[in-house]
Amino acid sequence: ENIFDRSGMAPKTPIKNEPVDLSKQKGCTPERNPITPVKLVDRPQPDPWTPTANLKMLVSAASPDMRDREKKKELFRPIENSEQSHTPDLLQYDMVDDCTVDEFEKQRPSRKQKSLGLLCQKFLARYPSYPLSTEKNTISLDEVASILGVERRRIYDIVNVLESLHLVSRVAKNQYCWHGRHNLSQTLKTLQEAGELQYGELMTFFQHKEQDSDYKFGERKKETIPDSQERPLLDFSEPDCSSASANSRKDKSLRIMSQKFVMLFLVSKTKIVTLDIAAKILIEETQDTVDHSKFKTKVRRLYDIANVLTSLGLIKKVHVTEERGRKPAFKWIGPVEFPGKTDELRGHSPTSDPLPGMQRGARAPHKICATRKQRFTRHASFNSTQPCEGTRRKVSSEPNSPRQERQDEYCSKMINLAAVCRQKIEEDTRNPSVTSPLSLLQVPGDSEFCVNPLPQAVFPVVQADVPNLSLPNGINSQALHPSTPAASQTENGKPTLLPNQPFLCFPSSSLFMLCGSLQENNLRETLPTTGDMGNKRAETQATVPPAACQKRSSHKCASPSAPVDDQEPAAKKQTMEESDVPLSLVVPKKLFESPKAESTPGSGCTSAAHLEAFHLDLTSPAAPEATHKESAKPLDSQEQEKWSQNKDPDEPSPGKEHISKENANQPLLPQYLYVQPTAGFNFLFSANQAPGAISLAASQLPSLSVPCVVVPSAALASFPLVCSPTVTSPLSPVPDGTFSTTTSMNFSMSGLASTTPVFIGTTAVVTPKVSPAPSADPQQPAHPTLHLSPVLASSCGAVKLDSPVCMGHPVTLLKLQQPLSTPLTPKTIRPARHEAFFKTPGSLGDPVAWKKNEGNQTRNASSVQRRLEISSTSPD
DNA sequence: CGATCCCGCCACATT
DNA sequence: AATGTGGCGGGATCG
Repeated sequence: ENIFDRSGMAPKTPIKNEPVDLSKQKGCTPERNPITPVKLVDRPQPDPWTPTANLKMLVSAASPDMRDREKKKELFRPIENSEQSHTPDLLQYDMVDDCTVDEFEKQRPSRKQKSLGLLCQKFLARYPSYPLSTEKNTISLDEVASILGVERRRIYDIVNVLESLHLVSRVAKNQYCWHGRHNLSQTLKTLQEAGELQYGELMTFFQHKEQDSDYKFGERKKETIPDSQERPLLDFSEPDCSSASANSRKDKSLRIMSQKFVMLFLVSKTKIVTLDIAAKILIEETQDTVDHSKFKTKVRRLYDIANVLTSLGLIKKVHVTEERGRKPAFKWIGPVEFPGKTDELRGHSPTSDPLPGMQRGARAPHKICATRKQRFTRHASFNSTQPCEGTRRKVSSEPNSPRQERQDEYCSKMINLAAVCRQKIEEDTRNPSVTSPLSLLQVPGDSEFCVNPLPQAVFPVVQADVPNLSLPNGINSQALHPSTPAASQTENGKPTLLPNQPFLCFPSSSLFMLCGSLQENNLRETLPTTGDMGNKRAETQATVPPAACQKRSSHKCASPSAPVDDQEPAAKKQTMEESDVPLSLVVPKKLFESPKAESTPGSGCTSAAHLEAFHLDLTSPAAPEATHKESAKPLDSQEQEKWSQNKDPDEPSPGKEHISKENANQPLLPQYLYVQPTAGFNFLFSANQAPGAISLAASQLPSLSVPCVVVPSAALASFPLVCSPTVTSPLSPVPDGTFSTTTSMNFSMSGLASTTPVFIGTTAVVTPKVSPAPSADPQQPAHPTLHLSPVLASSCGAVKLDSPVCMGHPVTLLKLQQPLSTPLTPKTIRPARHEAFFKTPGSLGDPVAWKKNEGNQTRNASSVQRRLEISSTSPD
């Protein structure tokens, strides 16, 4: 056994440490004996696993006892000690067990022995880094906890972090599925991309700051920055964590935090992140305000996360000496480059699929596991904003020294900037009814991060009032990207797409959108076509009914590994990897921040579908063109068309796939939707639109989640909706004015009437009443699939979440009750938001969550959603 | 004394 | 109501 173990274990040193530590720790204690440290070996061990496992087993075995004792504590201790010393007395019950007594000694030990890091090592030692796909590694929390001899609570700490990296996924209650590191690089890549968007500037800033002590940089920023005025908003703004926390539960904040923390490293040039900076950045609220306690708590959590990451060999503790002094920091020692890792994903994934849906939330593990598709996730955290705590607290900042303060200020400002983007949105939202609009996208594989959901707000609906953007565009754009690499692109005038990045940021707050093509590595698997999909296709697309398309996509999703897909993948991989950016979304940063997404196979698909739908709907002939222009990488029209073909769900023909491949090859074209607030509501559309696109989308989509559009009831009346099929270039973004260029669609939803908000599914357009989009697709109508996504209106009650729609459902519209009409109280506001929005299936969850936020939380909904998602996979 | 961070209470979610 | 999750922060321990 030993031999066996060693080989396996070797990698991790942990074990080794244990013994050592023990001895050390003991210092205090009894000197007596050297306890043999390791007696572990002796007994037990039933554990087949690794050698270490054995040790662990031992430990664990002991530990339980230990625990009890501890509880009794002192009483025992003495005993223990004595025992340790040598007597195996019977006295101790436990003792009897074995020599382990000695182990007890260990116990005493210092905390180190009990450290989360060590525990994590033990935990990790139990599972292979690269499990075979076939083997199913389920993890029972209770079991592990008892084995490792710790309370379950600790296991949650570990698992939550691991989950954030997709090393495990929650399958069911008390059950997690071990995926190993197969997708780690992909996950990291995704995080890096997401991080670039979210924190690129910040990190740059900080880094500079560090290096250049001068504040100039900071000042500069300041100038640019809007300043904290927004603070109020800020509170709300909190993206993920904070908001979440504030609002409702923070669910999963640890997970989110973990991802963000990792993003920081990946974005950092030096790969070194100090705890304080990380804490500041992670506190969404603007820093300024950060109160000490909050900061402290954040740091504590970071230690927890850092311990796990350290155990994973991704980071190591270091110290950074700055002007002020030495500060604790962590250095990333994990992989830095993520070449087209996507391949990996595929590779391993085929069968296993490990990561499929990570979502914890998803309760339907099975499917997930099986399918893997996941790519989307949503995250619970979507929180949107919520005032709550934040507001109250506000802040008292307390810097230590004047200097620090300054720096802090800068930092905070920087942060604020980042926040600003988000906030912008919020601002808009601010008006009560609106919320931030976020959109998310997901990226393939890991999409969790990527996506971001926006909170329910996904589509912000807006109230008429809001229209204006609160933020100045210029600011945003500048501020955000300034130094970042990514930024460079932007500067060019092009959209901000980064080559690698999937997302785009738009400056203006109010809009958003997203887009389209996603391709992604991950996607490829699933969707061959994905990538870029033709946007144009609107005309053509009609051919396939969305539903069908969707289904198809779903299928793929389900079996990513499917042979068919395979073909494409290869091709895609090649091309895609590099260039692509699969998705482009535009999101307010904030949105991104909350990266959580869960991936459920279904959801992914659905979302994609939705997107497509949007495209379709929106798309107007013109749009496509626009998109092309805008997007740096236009898709080939041909391809697009092809896509349209693909749409056919029915036809699985390889040919299509091929096509898709081709598409894949092409860079992505980002498609965006832009919505303008002005109208009173915002719409999001994907640029692509053609129906055909849809099909594509479906496949691709998976990665994307598209939301639906929501229209404010009031707005509806007039409805001038604008859709800009055209893509807005990120940078160019959308100017408000731009729409004009874009094609605008007008919907008339008379029926809907003002109060009722309408949701439109991606698919087609939507409203029944609505006049379909302009010329765009005649066909569509036919196929039209509007799906309404389920909407959730909380208050409204229109609930239709249920409908899984995505998959094949035709469109459904929902009307919401008028939530809007209701006055807004703060509380009410939220609801309103919800009401206002639609979400795509994927999004749905979020929304729900949001609702919860308010007060009640209804996770239920979320769970429901999740379920739905899952189910959706198989569309019906 | 500051850095770490264990421990477990307790709120909220889910069953 | 029971049980699962997990935020959170007091306060112990480390260095």
